[in-house]
Amino acid sequence: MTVEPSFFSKVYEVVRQIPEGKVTSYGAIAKYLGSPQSSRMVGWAMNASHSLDDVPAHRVINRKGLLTGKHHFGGGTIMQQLLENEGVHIIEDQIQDLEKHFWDPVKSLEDF
DNA sequence: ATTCTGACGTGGG
DNA sequence: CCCCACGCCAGAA
Repeated sequence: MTVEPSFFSKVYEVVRQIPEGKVTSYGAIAKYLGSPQSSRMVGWAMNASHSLDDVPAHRVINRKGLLTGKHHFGGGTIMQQLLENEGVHIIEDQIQDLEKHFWDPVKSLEDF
């Protein structure tokens, strides 16, 4: 019996494809998964991503480019540090040049 | 079974 | 851009 990849698993795969110095939004991932309105579930999946080392959740932010999930990285500026380390400029938990660093799975993995 | 919450997004004002 | 309200699905209590 075929085990369909759960919503969670798909999210992890996509996030894993995110190149360094790039960021994406929950909605973009949700849309790629076929449920553009289930953006919340993407965030929810990320919540479980803490058990995974291959899921750079720090590269996933909301559509505003705000590090909404930074509190889940330890409560400090961990998330910001990680992104800046990859060349992403961040001010006040807000990503600068979001469009420039934005990585859309639908565009990059459209045939994936 | 119900109820609530949640790292969001969209639409209207 | 801001603010408010609704929807969306999955999991926990």
